[in-house]
Amino acid sequence: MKIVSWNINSVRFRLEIVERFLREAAPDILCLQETKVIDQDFPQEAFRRLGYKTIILHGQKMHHGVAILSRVPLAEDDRFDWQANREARHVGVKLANGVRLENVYVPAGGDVPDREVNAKFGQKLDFVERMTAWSASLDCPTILVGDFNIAPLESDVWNHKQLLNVVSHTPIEVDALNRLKDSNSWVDLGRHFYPAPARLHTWWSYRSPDWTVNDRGRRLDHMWATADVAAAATSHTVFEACRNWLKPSDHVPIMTEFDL
Amino acid sequence: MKIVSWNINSVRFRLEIVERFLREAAPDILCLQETKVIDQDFPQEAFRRLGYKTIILHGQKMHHGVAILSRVPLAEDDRFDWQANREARHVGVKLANGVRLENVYVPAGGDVPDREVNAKFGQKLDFVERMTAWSASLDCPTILVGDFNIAPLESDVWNHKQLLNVVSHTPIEVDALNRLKDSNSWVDLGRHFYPAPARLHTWWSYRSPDWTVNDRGRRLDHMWATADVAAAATSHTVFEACRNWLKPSDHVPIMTEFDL
DNA sequence: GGGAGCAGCG
DNA sequence: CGCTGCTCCC
Repeated sequence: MKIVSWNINSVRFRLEIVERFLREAAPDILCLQETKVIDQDFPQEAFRRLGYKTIILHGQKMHHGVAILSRVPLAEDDRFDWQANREARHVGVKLANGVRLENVYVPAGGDVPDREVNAKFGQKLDFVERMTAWSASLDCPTILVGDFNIAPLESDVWNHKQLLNVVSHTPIEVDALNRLKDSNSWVDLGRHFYPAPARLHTWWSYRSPDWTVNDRGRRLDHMWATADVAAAATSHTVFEACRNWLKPSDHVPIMTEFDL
Repeated sequence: MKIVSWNINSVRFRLEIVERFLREAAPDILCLQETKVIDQDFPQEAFRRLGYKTIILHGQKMHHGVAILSRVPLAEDDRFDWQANREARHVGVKLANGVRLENVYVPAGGDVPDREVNAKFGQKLDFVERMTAWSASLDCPTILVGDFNIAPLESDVWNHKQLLNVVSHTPIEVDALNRLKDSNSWVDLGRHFYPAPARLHTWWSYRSPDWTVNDRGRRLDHMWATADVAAAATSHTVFEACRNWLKPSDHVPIMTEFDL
């Protein structure tokens, strides 16, 4: 069972590279974030043609939006709105084997890492805190994936010291993410297979065109699993090459294979 | 000597099809309208690579904009602003043999064919009137090309009766264009080679996707020459096929070959 | 229908 | 940098 998470930064604008990725990596399930499309305009046909006939959507106009596409059966889909602000940032399903798969797009948090002067930073911290309460209450083997917009470890960013005050790597965000992680038996699958201090990045800003030269990446995308499910994980792949495809997302897909 | 006129509807967005056209039709001179780019952003390099090393520009931000690209020498370029409103609608040059080439983009004229309720319609009529005064004063063998935004003859439109009150084919516009034509020894080269009532169209609206089925075209683009130059014209071609190319302009290129 | 610029967001 | 959706224009 191969499960992928990818912040696609508009699924309509990026349709060709998603199709290419599905043909090449052939995951069973694809979790997307930042689809940026309302459900009725989601390009379902393209995915159906490639065998992904189960399509679970939680989209909205313009921003955010998540989706789960699958070629295996899914059930019990739900959509949480932890902040009750109608932002489409979560969609979850249950796999046939009873494992739940939760797909989340954590708020980016704005530019200034201070909740007094930047409401978006506060919203991000609140979001993770509410996720933490939810996580603590889970009673089911679970895989949690998505764009968490936080790079917790020193080796998750291209330069730890230079990013200590940059949103995504500030101690306050890292602490919040660690509390989320400690709220259940979560295993960070990326670091399970590539322990720190190995370099592990999933995002490179559009703003440095020579991203491959400077390699100023961050690990913003994550796949976690409760210990029971994590024990079945057999490999993890970060598809860095996708950052160089035509019209790329600034995020690359990450995939975990499970012996489920 | 092969001279082409083409309303390209953004030369930057349409660069690939212009390059393809130049490779296939290989004109000596290409007159463009609606380049939609300021001179400093004009994609000169692409044209230089194809041998069009003489590039005469009259562009502006956002709208309008004309250009003459040539692989033969040009001189004495000028830019008229008949309405003194800073709209970039004309650029002219002199060929080595002394013939002048004038490239014009006549205002479209808005939707309502009434100068009292639609100032743009008045602007269009005024523009043609001022061109007429200019035309009457010419003392040089001249080729006049461009998007005139008027289809004068019944066979210049897909349905004469249905367009009698549609801007581009109203009697008041046709009268104005006929006065322009009569102000000098102009020969309408399109009709010289394909006399009415032959169907002759150069524009098909984007709004009817099945343009090729309904064929609701109009002849808005023209090449005229004073009688002395017209006598040297040997053929005229309307490149209808370009309307089916990828990311097409709504206008197609027209070409006259001269034995000059 | 489909260009261009712009604001908003990341 | 670059995506969406808006307005303007043809």
